[in-house]
Amino acid sequence: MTEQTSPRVRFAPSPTGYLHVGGLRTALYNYLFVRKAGGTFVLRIEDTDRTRIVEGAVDNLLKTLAWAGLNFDEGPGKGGERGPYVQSERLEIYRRHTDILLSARHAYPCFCPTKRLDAMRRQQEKMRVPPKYDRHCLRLEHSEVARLLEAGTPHVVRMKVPESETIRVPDLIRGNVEFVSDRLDDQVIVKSDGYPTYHLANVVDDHLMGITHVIRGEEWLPSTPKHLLLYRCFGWTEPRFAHLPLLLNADRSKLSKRQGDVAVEDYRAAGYLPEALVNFVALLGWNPGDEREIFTPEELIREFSLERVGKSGAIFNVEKLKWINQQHLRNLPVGTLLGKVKPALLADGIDYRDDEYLARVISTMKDRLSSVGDFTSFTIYFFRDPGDYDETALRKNWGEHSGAHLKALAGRIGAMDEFTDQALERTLKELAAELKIPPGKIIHAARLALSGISIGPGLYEMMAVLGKETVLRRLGYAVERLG
RNA sequence: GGCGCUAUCGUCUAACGGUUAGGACGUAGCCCUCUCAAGGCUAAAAUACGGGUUCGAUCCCCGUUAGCGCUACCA
Repeated sequence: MTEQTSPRVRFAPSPTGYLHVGGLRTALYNYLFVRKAGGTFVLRIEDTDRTRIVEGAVDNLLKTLAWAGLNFDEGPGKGGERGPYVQSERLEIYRRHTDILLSARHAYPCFCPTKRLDAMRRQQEKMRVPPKYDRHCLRLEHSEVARLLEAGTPHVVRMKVPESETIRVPDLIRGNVEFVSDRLDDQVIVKSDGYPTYHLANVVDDHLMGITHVIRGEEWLPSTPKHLLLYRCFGWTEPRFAHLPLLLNADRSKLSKRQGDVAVEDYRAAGYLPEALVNFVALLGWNPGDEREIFTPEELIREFSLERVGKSGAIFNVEKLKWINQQHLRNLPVGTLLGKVKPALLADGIDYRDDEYLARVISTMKDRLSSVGDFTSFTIYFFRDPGDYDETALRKNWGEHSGAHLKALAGRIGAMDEFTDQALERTLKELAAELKIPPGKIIHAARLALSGISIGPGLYEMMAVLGKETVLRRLGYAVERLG
């Protein structure tokens, strides 16, 4: 076996309207593998099912991949030597290759109407035998075939699967997997509308595009022997295969819509960082062999290897994603975070005053933030006076004398020159000592008055960020409202 | 039904025949403390089952069970 010096891989999604997180992981593993090896990453659009074309899907796919940072080297909009990279633009190529198979008798036209096939399948299911095409049209006389073709009879093309052969699929992740050819159906490779099915288009394109490693989801493993057969029919050397374990719903079924968000776009909209989503998804089926869990994209490229990809499916666990996102978030410089948070605030209709103020809010809240999407609700009191006070907090932290305490506090604060958290702490503690009460009494009431809720950063820090004017206004408002 | 894949804490996983089966998320408790979705510590929590092979099996083999995938003129 000759080792490829420069591998070429591809990600070949169908344009269904959005990028599935399972697709993201497949794309990611291809990307990591080939970037580490210094090879070429090809993007190919598999749009041979005309009934499922979704407008704008390719654009959206491109955008989403770019957001995730998975840049490809050849593909739609990018060009390359082996294009076109959209299957619907390669019909002539498939036609040529179908003719090759047809004349070598590795494939044959099939004129069976759907009605007949359905009836046959129902019958086979009733008889409890594996549903398989009965080769009715393979037994047609040549003259009859010619006549039907001549008459323009609608037909498909099927591949002729050899009998009693054991087909070994060497898989980089699963080892050798063996299939008996008798179990394989005479797969349709060209539909009656003239478009190829996945099996034909995929094999032809992978070969023509010089793909060396096919890294794809496990759902393709059962059809790989058919693909191998096609490579053989054409006399082509086959690529290496790596079938990735599936991403699962919480109930362990294949990850699907209906059970939560599966579109990468959803996570993007929810405010997750692309590098966090990528980090998380990388860990679903792969690990570095030690206990590190937080990786930048560059580190992932350095560490990744197919050898450390597992075999069993993994449930997509949003809780862990949140944690990973938080880790990435806190590693971000304030300036970078500012750029991400600003549009979110604006979209929520928040006037964030100015960048300098926002930067101060970010630095005090950074370590507690789990996603950019949560930023507004999490920091709202930095931008708006609290409307209502949290009821539980009110009951717990607002006492008979709280109003008087805050009034006194406001008096002291009003007299302060230097408005820093240290000075604020001193002021508040002095007041508490004079009133002969624990500082906590004032602190809790003040927190409630200033933020309306009972969670947040340290009170002194919070006051310093809010500024004297705001603090006094809110204290006064609380005294007035709550007595 | 047939074919295939898979099987370690609830979840993601480590342990490439010898470990008190490790880590992380989540959960619970404690600590810090003015609160918390922050930080620190601790705890509960797993080798699906049955046979082999071996001095010794999470690990290798066989079977069972379970889950999933495929079984389209979808990919």
